[in-house]
Amino acid sequence: MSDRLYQPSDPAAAFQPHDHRHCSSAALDAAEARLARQGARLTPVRRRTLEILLESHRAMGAYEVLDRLAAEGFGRQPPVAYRALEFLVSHGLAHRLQRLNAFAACLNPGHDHNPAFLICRSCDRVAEAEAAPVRAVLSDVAAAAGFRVERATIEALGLCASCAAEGAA
Amino acid sequence: MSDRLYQPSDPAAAFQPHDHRHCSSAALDAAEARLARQGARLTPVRRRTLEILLESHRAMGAYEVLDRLAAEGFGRQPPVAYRALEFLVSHGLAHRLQRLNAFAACLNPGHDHNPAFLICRSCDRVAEAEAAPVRAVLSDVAAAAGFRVERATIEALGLCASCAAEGAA
DNA sequence: AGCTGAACGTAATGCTATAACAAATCCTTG
DNA sequence: CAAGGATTTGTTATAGCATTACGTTCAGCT
Ligand SMILES: [Zn+2]
Ligand SMILES: [Zn+2]
Ligand SMILES: [Zn+2]
Ligand SMILES: [Zn+2]
Repeated sequence: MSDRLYQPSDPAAAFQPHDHRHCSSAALDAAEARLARQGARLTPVRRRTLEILLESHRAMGAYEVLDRLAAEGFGRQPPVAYRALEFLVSHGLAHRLQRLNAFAACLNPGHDHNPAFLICRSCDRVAEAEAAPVRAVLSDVAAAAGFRVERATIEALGLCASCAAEGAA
Repeated sequence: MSDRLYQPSDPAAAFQPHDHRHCSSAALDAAEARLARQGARLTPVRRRTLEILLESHRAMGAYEVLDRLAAEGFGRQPPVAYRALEFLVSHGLAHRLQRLNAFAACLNPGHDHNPAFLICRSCDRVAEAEAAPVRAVLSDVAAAAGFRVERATIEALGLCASCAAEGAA
């Protein structure tokens, strides 16, 4: 197992112009590789759901995904979307954003992680940031109160560099 | 204005046996004082809503609060609860927990703050922890990606000291 | 008393999520 | 290949969370 130090391709990429075709196909490839290792199946609905999430760096609501799936011939009932999304999340291929009640594709699915999320309030794009140092401090603060942290939600709302440069308030 | 350094009474109190009567009446007093300063009105529905939240250290869903209010002669439609809760939150007397879609009374309403929340998965109690150091690290991590954090949600799920001592898994 | 804006109440609706069950599909194993 | 079991997909129905719209009441002021 060569699980080397986590090296995100570029946490800020989501906010900058980039070769998104490459960006998303790399994520899809990594996802397939990961599922192969896990012995889980990337069925058509699941694959399509992941592709839909990967089209943008935004988070999408389950019903938004569902509309897309239904339009493409898949089932049109909520569980169709929720099941696919739940599968992706539980296999580390997507993340759920609590603040938004929405889902975003994971851009580093090869690595097991619970990132901190950076959500731009102007362009709605979402990026993943290294959460380890944040979690460490949080665990310390909690430990001072005798509390043992098992999972933590860390989601930041603010302004990305591109939007700030464009003079968004 | 003697807004001295923030000195939480005891962040872990929520998880420990304590004089809750004093605990909640102090919070209510502080809330009244704060609203007086702000020139906002603590009407009967609002006051009762705060009292209901203060009865326990758990977070309550809006409909749970609404049931209580309705049973006591207030309106029985969702906006009644949502408006009161929204008022409390926006005036710093209660917090909203994103993970739980629920609300909890603030225990230090005298001080303007966005705490980190510690949510015990065993007893469901919620405590507020000092978030400043956590936010500082988060801001740094975000800044490295060119992102400016404006607001952050920090919610930890885990096990409180009391539950851990009782041998909860 | 009369005006005005805040607060309250209700009806209606929309959005998010899950439970329960039936049909189809995959996968193993004899 | 056939039989059987587990997984996946689909549907119906329902639960849970939240807001819009609109009319009425009430505190505070002139
Ligand atoms: Zn991209
Ligand atoms: Zn942006
Ligand atoms: Zn207490
Ligand atoms: Zn506990």
